[in-house]
Amino acid sequence: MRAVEKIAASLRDKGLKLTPQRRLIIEILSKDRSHPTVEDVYKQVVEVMPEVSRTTVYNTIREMSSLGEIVEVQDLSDGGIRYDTCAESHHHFFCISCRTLRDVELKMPHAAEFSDDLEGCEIVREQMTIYGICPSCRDAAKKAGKN
Amino acid sequence: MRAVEKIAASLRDKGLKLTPQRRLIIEILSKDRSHPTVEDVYKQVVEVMPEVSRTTVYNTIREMSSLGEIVEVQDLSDGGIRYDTCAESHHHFFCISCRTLRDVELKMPHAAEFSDDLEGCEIVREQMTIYGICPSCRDAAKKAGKN
DNA sequence: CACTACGTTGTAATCATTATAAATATAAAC
DNA sequence: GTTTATATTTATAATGATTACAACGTAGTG
Repeated sequence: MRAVEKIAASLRDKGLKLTPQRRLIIEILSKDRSHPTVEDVYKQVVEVMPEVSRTTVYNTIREMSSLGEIVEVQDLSDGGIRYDTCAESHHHFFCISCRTLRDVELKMPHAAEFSDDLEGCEIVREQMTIYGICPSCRDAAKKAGKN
Repeated sequence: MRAVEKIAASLRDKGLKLTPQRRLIIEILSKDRSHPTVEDVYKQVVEVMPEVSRTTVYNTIREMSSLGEIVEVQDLSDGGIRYDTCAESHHHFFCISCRTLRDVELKMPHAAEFSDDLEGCEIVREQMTIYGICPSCRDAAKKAGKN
């Protein structure tokens, strides 16, 4: 539960309080590697604390997002913004067929090395999203194509 | 107006019709490099053809998107999904302070060269989004920080 | 001129998100 | 351990983006 402590400390730094609701939301977010929407998180929250409101989940996630503790990931326009704890920087592969998003580890040099357009910019984060067809969808398409 | 012709051809291939409304929407989208939302496009459309409905703009953009002629770009959670004609592949810089998105040219090797996680995937597109603070916001912050 | 298929329009419905205001819980000071 | 000031939660209502739907329009075919 390292991540939770880190985020809790960050909250305190800003004079914000660590309530049971927030603690739970943070725990869920840092365990869930599936890039959940707010609604996904809410569903998990109410399993443990049924009386928590959606608003609290929205507020908490928004606050942590503005604190930089979690990040929004590419919206796939399937119901809501998705979030990701950014503990370790990583990138994403999105299958345009089954519409799933999965993590990809890329040992890649920094973008600034490949561009003059970033002169004078302070770079905080780099996020690559690779779009394509995952192996299982590809196999399915191949099979279907044999008709 | 090369892009318009290309998209028009793509429509015909699928048995879809090139109506005046669609032509206009395509023209506007391929000229506008500001990653407009549907609403942005709609506003430009009605300046030329005031009777066009939002629904048509939504439908057309959705169709072109599923045709792969335009792509959604990273949602900044400021009102709506943003679109981009993908004529030339390019990447984005997003200023987390002024919340603007601008194009960046990156002469970068393909992601697949840096990862084993993409084994068996058919890659269609790679989209890098760089988050940070643009030069003008940075200067503004520096000035403000002198107090 | 009908027939057919696709497009468009306007309206209503849906879904995600944010605003508001009253009630409550928290951390720190006493 | 109260008290106090402030932050937080809650429920509800409002907003904004997007989609569903049904009626009307258009173009091409026989």
